[in-house]
Amino acid sequence: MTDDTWSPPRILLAVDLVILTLRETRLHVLLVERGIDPYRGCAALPGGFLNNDREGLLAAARRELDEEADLDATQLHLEQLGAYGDASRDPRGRVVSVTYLAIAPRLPEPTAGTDAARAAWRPVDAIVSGELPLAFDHDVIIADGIERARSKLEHTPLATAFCEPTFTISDLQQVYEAVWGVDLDPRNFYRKVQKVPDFLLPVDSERRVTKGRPARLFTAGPATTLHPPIPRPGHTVSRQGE
Amino acid sequence: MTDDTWSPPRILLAVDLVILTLRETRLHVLLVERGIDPYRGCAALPGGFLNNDREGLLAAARRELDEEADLDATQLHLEQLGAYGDASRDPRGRVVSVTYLAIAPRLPEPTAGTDAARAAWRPVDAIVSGELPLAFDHDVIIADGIERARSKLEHTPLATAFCEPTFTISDLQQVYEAVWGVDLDPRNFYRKVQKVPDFLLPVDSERRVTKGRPARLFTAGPATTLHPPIPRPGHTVSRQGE
DNA sequence: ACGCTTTTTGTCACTTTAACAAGAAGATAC
DNA sequence: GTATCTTCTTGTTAAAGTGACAAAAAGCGT
Repeated sequence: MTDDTWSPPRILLAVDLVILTLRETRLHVLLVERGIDPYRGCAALPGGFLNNDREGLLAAARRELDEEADLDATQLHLEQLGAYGDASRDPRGRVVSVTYLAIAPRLPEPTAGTDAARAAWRPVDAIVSGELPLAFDHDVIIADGIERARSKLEHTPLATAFCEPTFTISDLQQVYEAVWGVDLDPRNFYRKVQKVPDFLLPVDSERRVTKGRPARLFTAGPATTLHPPIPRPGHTVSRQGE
Repeated sequence: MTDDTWSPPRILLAVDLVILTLRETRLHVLLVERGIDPYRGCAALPGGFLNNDREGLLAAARRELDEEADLDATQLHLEQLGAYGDASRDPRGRVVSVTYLAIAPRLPEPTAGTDAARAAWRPVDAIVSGELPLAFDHDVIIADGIERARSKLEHTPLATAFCEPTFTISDLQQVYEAVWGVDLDPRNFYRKVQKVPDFLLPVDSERRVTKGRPARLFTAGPATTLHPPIPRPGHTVSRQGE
């Protein structure tokens, strides 16, 4: 079947990043404007090819995060999303893209004067609705990234990655509301998240003030999974009667 | 930074499969004995390189499933697990492996006389405990695959992929017990899975008989996620009192 | 018919949840 | 300085869900 002289095809390997953040209570993703063909001038995910054949995938993701978004990977949540390798996804030839999902706390506009100058935060609604066309299959990748984030909010402390090192419970609630696109009762949310062991650690004697009563501050605890989980509402629970 | 003549490195791209099934109430994974160096004679995941640069990743996974395991991909659950691309994982050079998780119903030993002859089902315990050494980083990949399956059992109808087209609720319970490594109460399990909308569809007027009372048969329903989920026990829920 | 096994239905104390009321702690207006 | 506004925090309560176990049902073998 496979004769001994056959040698497997060599592939171009790209790393692309879905970087999510919250801005004004809405979920945003970082996009760059492509400077070269194909899809020149089109919006696309930040990313690029491996630097050399010694660079690991995660290392490449961290490098792109720094180069294209001016973000420090050691401060962010960064996890692999998946590999996208349809034969026809890139007109230049066979490119397989390994994608990573990054979560960043509230951030200013990408710094001008850096390589990140071409980058801008875009509300995700505009992308999933198809208003803003994207290069390659990047719309699918973003949709997968959002779904990953939505799902992990239920069972992991991922929401804290959207927050500053210390945060209030209503900060956290805004994350859940923005990512899930729902409204939650602040009073039940307040107790529910605190009841999860090792999810939140209180930062004693610190309070943040805005308008109303000052709120307690918390830090992310050591939990890696939430027990019990924070269930996503509306997601059709059991109907009774009918 | 990147000068115009620079061209990105070309990479060897492999596809590897974690194929799980239940045999005698224990979880097994399909392994092959490597016929070539490196790791000749060592146990490894079935897999191989892309056939040509027109073959999609999923297509390659399906092909390997057929060639190396003699399994029909259209009958199986098959999903991407992840990309493994540490620079040092393959001594031959830079190989990035895109892995897939497949779930198969109870199956006979791999058919002799086919390309799958070198393949054999191995209990996963022997692998996670390190008794049975594996080629490359395949032990890590298997561990990730098992964890994926364990987790998806809670929130998706994945367990039905371990079963025949029609199955009883205690068949289903055996899947949960084997994959999670726990004991479940048959009576509570019986009602819990039936309460989840669209998880199980009863097959009327059919019953399977073994020893005791004949059991109702079911088919997998249209649900893609389970609401409410089937929670994994022991996983440290809230402690009260203390 | 009797006992054996497995499936299916019942029951009940207990916990968790959602919905809403109300109190607490500041800032601001008057 | 007191009233009012806002937001955070604690209480309360009816309803729903959960886990543990009893018991009935439906076959098979003797």
